[in-house]
Amino acid sequence: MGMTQKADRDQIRRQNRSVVLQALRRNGPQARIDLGRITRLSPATVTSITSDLISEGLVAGVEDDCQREREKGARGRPRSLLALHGPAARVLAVKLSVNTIEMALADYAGRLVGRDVAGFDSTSVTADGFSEILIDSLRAFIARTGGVAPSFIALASQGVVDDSAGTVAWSPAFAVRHVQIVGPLARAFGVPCLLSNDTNMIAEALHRSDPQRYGGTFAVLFVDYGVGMGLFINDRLFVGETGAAAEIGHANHIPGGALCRCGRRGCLEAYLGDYALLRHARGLDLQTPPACLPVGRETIRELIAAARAGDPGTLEAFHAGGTALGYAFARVIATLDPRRIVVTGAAADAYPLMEAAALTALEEGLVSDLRGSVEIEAIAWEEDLILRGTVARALHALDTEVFSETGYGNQREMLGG
Amino acid sequence: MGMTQKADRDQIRRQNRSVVLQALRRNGPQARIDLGRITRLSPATVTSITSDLISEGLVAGVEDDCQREREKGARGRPRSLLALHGPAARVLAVKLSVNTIEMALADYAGRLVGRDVAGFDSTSVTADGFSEILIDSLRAFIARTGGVAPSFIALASQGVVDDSAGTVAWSPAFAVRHVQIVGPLARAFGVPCLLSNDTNMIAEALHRSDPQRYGGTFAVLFVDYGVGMGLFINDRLFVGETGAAAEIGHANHIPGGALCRCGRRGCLEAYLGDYALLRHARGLDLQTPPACLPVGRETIRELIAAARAGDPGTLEAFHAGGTALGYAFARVIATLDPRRIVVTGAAADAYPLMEAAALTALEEGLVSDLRGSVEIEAIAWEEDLILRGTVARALHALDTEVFSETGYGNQREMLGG
DNA sequence: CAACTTTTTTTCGGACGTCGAAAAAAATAA
DNA sequence: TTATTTTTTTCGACGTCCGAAAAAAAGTTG
Repeated sequence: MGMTQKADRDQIRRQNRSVVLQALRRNGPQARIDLGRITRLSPATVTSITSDLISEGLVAGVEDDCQREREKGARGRPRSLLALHGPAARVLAVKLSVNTIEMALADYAGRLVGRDVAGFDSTSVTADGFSEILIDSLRAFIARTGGVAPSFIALASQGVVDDSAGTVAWSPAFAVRHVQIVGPLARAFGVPCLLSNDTNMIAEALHRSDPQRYGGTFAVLFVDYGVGMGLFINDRLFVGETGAAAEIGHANHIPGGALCRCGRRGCLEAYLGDYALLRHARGLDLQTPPACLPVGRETIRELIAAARAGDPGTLEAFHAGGTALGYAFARVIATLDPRRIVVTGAAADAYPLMEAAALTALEEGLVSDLRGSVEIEAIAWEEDLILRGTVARALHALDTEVFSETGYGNQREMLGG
Repeated sequence: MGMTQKADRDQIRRQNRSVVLQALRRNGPQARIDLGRITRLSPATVTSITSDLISEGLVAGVEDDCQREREKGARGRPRSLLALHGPAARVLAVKLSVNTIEMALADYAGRLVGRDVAGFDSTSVTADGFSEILIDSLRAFIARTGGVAPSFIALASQGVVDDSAGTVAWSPAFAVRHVQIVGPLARAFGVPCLLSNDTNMIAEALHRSDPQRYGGTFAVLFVDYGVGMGLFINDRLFVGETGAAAEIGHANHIPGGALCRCGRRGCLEAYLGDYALLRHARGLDLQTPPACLPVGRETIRELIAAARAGDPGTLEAFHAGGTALGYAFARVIATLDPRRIVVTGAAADAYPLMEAAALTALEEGLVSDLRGSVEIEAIAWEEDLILRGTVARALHALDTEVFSETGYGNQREMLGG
């Protein structure tokens, strides 16, 4: 607690195994000599570690491209490429949202083995009962994709997640609170199980896709039907003490301001959520209850179209949303001094409509000396980003926590190596 | 970048040396057997490491209390206590504020060797010129306290610090910006040099005083003439990408709100700073320029006295300040989900006057599900906390970064062992 | 086509750090 | 003086990394 832990011999090997696995995951198939350059381990050590990993079935040689890649006239012994061995393990990634369980299965090499969607009734499930529905859906999905048991399960859910309890504390996906997830799943499948906020998984996906650009300390603002935030701090996903960090949607923007879905006044979401934009666009009072507004999947797209067509009320709504967004930038920067802020989500396509107001608000909300050299960037929203991030996180957990453990040899057959 | 680093043998020894040094620093003089229990290292390893440290002059045996401590009737070979050896090194801690350079010198065992205050003219120093004044003051101070050169210098400054540049970007302590500190000092004294925000050093002091209580992720809100924040994330001081994290004083509280010293409207400080409280207590308009208000060292104390005497305007000012504080709590909790928030500073004595408003605001500003199990605590302000934290940080840096390096034997004489 | 060059991979021996077990040391108790 | 207890040190074993040398696997050259 607080003090650095002691180190011992085993730890060295664990860490270096993990470093080699991560190097292969990040850079694709590599020759041993290049693994040495990437990891700064000596060639001798690379040979030692990779021969362990090969005999454990986690890594395998690639015969395929060996000669094709070779430049003409290259002399010397040709490099033999090593790659993560797909069949070594499978990971199951799950995304929970309203009425929907989205599932993806990937092998250890990161190839997608299958994906599917199951439905459930968000309004009727109970806190204890949902896990059975979930387990059944996952079992059926696994059976359909070959019946190979996963080695790791990672889940992403809308709403507020309680890390230590392994529950969804509060979410639009469930009418009830404290929905049990991790415990029942880990028992049912007998494998490690990780539950996260969905927006965090966007940050994870970005980080894995380009660790240089999306690294250090950066924030993702997810502007969609609601507003979420994903946070990387010092190159690691940050979830806070209970897993509820980065819940900026219901952080206050203006004390006593617009009425929010959560019943409070002035939340950021009450200016940026789908219902908030619609409410403003229609010229309704800011205290109009969100439940009175007809929002759906199409809402945001329709609003963007209306604004592009020049509808003044809708433009004004995006302007107000942009102002709220800009103050959110200012507060995040003042608190965390990040390297980058990424805006995405269904409403990210509308960022050009909000940008001017957002930058003005940022200037009004933060002394310029504090703005550091932060870059603000809107990226087009892809629905798959969340599930991709969840897969990436599961694979990373295998690399660093499961397969870093030395002596995985016996389990090879079980996993289908 | 992003990927975990490789580990090797040297690193093990470095880490374990550092773990032993930290165990001695945190728990005071210890026998080898107890060091083994604390660090989870084997007795054999403890002997090996401590004998190195002793021969390098970093640790020394304590003959003194050996027998006094012994319980009557205790059998067996008596434990021989080891302690950090004071003369092994000295650290210099410096606090920069308006017109004032506060200095403290401590030995490696953490004992205060001397302290002093020097003055300078905040309004007239230049960005490049201040370092000379600083170096002269420090040289004179070192000469007065025995002339032993320090092994490490840590500085804390009011305002915004730029970590990578080693400058004070912007501060009430200087009329100019980007005041050079680290570079000139490191060159002049030839030792490592660390510059921090002063509020961060409060967090550091609390963490070192009780790592259990002030650990994990926690925030310190420093309410004084202005408002600052210090942040610990995952047991480590967090300063952001450029060192400007946790600058909550000029984060926006209410868009377009009260006029702040920085020229913007609605900053948290414009409701909680000394001038803000005074402005409100006197019933002045919120747009009254802060420069028009006669604030000084006594202001806060006088306001507290007036409020305790029942002055309605002053009570109302603290109420408004409390509301701003409560919204600040809400925003920090929503962003970081900390274990604890500590309120301190000259205005901390007034926390009872603000608490009711703060808790109401917290409730209005944050869904209860997000409140987690955060504890909010006001602690009485001690002026020395900042300098104590700066000393602690310097010593910790020696333990983990300088003396963890194996083979310090040759330098012993230089350092005065 | 055999000898040489180049590059990658493996093997070997040395160094070093941790650990468990045994020995040594330093006290009290009998 | 001898036994007991507790702490500290010593010793040998084991594991890991590394540098150097050897082996392997190609292309190049005469």
